[in-house]
Amino acid sequence: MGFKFETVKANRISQNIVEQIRSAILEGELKIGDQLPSEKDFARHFGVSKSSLREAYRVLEAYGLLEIRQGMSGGAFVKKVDLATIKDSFVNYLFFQNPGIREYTQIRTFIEPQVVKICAEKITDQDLEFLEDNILAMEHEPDGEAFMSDLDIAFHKKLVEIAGNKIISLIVESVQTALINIKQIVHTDRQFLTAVCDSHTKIVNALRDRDPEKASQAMIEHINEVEKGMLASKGGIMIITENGLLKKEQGSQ
Amino acid sequence: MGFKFETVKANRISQNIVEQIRSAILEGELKIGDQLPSEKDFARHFGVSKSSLREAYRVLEAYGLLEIRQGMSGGAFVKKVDLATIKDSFVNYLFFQNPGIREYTQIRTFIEPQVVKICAEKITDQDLEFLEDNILAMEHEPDGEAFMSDLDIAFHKKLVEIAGNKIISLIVESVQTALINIKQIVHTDRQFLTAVCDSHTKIVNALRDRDPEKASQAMIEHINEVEKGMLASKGGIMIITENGLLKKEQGSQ
DNA sequence: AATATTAAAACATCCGATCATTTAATATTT
DNA sequence: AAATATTAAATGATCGGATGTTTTAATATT
Repeated sequence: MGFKFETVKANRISQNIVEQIRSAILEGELKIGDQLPSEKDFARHFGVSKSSLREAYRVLEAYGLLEIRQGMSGGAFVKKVDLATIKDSFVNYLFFQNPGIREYTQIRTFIEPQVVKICAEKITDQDLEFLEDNILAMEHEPDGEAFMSDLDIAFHKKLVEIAGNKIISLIVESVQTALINIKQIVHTDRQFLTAVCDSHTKIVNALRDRDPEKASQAMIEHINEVEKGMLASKGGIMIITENGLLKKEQGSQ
Repeated sequence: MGFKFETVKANRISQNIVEQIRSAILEGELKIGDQLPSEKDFARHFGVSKSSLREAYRVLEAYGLLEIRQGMSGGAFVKKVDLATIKDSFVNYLFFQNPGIREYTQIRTFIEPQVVKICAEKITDQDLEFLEDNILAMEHEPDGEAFMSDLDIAFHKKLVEIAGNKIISLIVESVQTALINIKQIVHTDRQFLTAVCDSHTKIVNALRDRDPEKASQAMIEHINEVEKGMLASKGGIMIITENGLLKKEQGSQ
């Protein structure tokens, strides 16, 4: 009989409670802001010890589904899972998968050129202003010290926001976060920064013209350019070391 | 002074420990399979109570970073975060974002057509055989009872695996899982199933010819077709209700 | 009315006891 | 000697209660 039985893990009390509460949330019984009973009351309700219930609350908090507050009108409250939670999850997962820079670039080239195509049709003058300001800020970044990444992230984040697809926003931001957190590569040399500003400008120009194809092309070139910069140590790449310091790695030239 | 201070949440002991251990893993100090000290020992080492350390272990387990086993040679072991963990995270997050079907389709049309382009260049005869078997199995699915989704998921999963980008695999599978778990739409009518088999066949044929453009086109048509099927209740869509039963929702015609 | 104090609710932490599970070591049987 | 059964030890799981800390509501004071 070609049957496979999976090992049944002993039901842990806390896990059982976690699943019950998570289901209640995902099925709409519990709404954002709803308060769950206090540890003492809920433990009694489930007929378990306080510690077991506490562990369940901790796990649900780790999932981002609960917020737990101390104090008089404190307690456990249902919370909208925030982006940071899933970003962390992304980082945790991809850390072990350890994809190459090439894989990060590839997913970006799959998504972002198409994102700007949509942007070209939906973008408002206000959005354009935001993007222009972003580029200006990047151009005036002081050398070395500052990290381009914050402004760069903001630029791409704005674009996916304009495109208006919540799933795509999630993905683009998560991929970017994982890239930075895991590969820990941050460019700081002026030459590279200028190149980024230039390609950002090209993208914005295409968007101002409401030209989807031109915007898409500019984005493709931009991503490939950035990849090249990331792969080549030549020119100087700053790597964040374990103890938080910066190390300049010289290319083999 | 245009400064914004974020509220500092009181450092919880368990959270502090969680961060320390997570950092140790993400910085490579702890490797997969490494065993952490027993609750008793580690609690003493940190100078905290056993319960605080237990809560930290629970959270890390929730992150998918630890596996905790009971028994004589049990304990806490560093584990590779598995796909299920991040899929759950995806579901939790997207449940609250609640994107429309359209958004799910859009991200698929951004990624999967390009995935099959790559497949067309890398696919092996063995892969083709797998995909053909998958289609055959789907064609022979009994009516009603069976869910197309398992085989459908397997089909698309195989494709992204062939493409060989771990990030894209993660994304495609997570999006699919979220779609099924949150929108809870599963097609069971024979007509729809046949249509899916047909478009899958078209894709495989294009892949057998190693024709990227044809494969991409077939995939685009397939995704749009599926979307149409999902949006139109006409023809019968099965919806899993809260209590696990199936409800047939008739379209407004 | 503003401020300071007090009280209460709820989580945070700690402790230690007991139960359950798993595996290693040992004893027994064949 | 090998297979099997028993026992023991390590470790997590659960429990319950004691105490500390934080936050807010209620009260008292100025």
